[in-house]
Amino acid sequence: MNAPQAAPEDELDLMKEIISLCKQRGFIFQSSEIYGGLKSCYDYGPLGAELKRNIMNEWWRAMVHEREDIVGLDASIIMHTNVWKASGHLAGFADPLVDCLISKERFRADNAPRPEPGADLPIACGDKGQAKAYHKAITERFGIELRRRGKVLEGLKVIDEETFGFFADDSDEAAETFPYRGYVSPEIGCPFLSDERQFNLMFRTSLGPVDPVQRLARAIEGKALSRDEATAIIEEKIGENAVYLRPETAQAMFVQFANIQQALSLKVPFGIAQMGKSFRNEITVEHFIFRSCEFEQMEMEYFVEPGKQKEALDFWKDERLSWYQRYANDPSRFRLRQHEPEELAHYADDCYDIEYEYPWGWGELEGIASRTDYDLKKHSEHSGVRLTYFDPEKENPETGKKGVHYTPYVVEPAAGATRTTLMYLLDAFCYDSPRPDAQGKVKTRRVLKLHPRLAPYKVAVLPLVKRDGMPELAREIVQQFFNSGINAKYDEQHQVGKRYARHDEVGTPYCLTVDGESLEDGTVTIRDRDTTEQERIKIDEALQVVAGRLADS
RNA sequence: GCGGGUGUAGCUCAGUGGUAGAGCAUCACGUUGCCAACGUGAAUGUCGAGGGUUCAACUCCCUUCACCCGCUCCA
Repeated sequence: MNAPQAAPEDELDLMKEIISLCKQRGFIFQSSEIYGGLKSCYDYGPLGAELKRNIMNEWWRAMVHEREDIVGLDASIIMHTNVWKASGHLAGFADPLVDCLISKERFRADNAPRPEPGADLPIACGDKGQAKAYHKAITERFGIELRRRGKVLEGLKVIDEETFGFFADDSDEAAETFPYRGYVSPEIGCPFLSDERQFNLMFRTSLGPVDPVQRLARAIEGKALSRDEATAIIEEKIGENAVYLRPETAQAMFVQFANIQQALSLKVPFGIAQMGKSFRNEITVEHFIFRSCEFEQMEMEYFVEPGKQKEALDFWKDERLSWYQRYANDPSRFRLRQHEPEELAHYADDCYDIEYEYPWGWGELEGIASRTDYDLKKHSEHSGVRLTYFDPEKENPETGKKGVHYTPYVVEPAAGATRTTLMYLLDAFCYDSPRPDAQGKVKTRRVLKLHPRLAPYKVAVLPLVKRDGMPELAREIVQQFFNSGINAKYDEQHQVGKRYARHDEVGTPYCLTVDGESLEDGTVTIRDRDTTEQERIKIDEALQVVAGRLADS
């Protein structure tokens, strides 16, 4: 008897398995692979396109079709640049980032500790070995010998706002001075830092047929410019027709709030939902499709009367959590996490994350934020257009009469469709318990236990052998499924056992097999992916049986 | 961006300074006909890319691209 194929030892192997399966079976390929690939970009192959689409369709069904109070939107990815000025993305997403020259740590300058003039600047290393290495690095690079006391390096002190210095023992005179940036690296408290670099997380491009580089070249031609002067001119010229790819889908729903509310005569509370691509120049991309620069979102803005946001937030956090669990095999890998007050974005008064326990730990799937009236007010200010709701029933506190204008508060469940796709792949992937096959060998079955509604193919129709009229009958059956809008797959390659195995691996929940008996009495077998059990049903009823099981699942 | 690892057939991986290997997958023929079957035969490679050292580089050196694992980003 052969030893069973080893199942993944740990969770990190699971990611490798998933990535490998995705490529092998046509779920997800690296973008531009034949050219060496492109960082963080991925293409969804035939199966992946189906899976992602099914997930997004289920979201749309739950959020838009099945609710009277929510409507859909499909907005342009490129929007007026003022949208991003109003939303704060142009300023807020341009974080000044700095690298510590000694520890190589990268951090945001605006969050770093700021020792005042007169303060000592001890460099606190992780351990003695590190202290030794950093000590050496500083000596080599800056020509000063700091005092090493355990894992702390001493001798530096802030002199004034713009200078720090090295002070030898018992000396009030600085032996050496350096320009001070006003802050130190958070991890070790080091003042030796790289230049601040602006990381604009938005993708900038230009709208219009004239290449901005030409105008730019003309503007700086023949001029001797300092770096700051050149930057200012370039910013101005590029800015003239600069546009941005949206970093989130949400803003269009605020910007079109009034149009949609009026066109559909919507009464608060109501929601606007949108799915689509968003783009962010992430500092680091990681974990396959988990964090990528181009990604897909499913967002909904729910507008409520001021004061009722808490109630709405409570509703949506539970509703959204249960939506994820509905399609998952292991509901225990999800959790809700409320943000700490200091963690909240400036526009939010409360926020929950729905997190999933990925192989590398808990990570976010969706954020459900109570965004107050921040966005509508900001867009109203910047555009000069009133973005309020008139409630004819509510009493105006000033006049005492019925009818009042107010700016609604917003609760926003914002989900990552790309991440959700990865999450359901992880949730579905498993090795079935080993069992002996017909030859007595022990085989471990690799199965994607995808929820039937998410599975790329709902049913595979297989002729047992490629003759005696079985292929023809099988094709007729497939056609019936197509006519009913159920994605079926005809498959006649290889021996039937191999076809079962391949369909298990891509998550096809049911296989219908046409055999000799089918031709005699009009029956086929239906095989269940998870149990591998088969039962015989009438061909005439096959469509109903499958449709019924899909509806019940 | 920094550190660590990886890159060889469609896939999973061996490999050595001297003519590129295995298993699986693929194709053909035969036997078979319900869970990755067996036999026989065939095809398959810019050894991630670009330079350098060498009589000779998949192997050693440099550069670069991509992926994976850690630091920061919150869909």
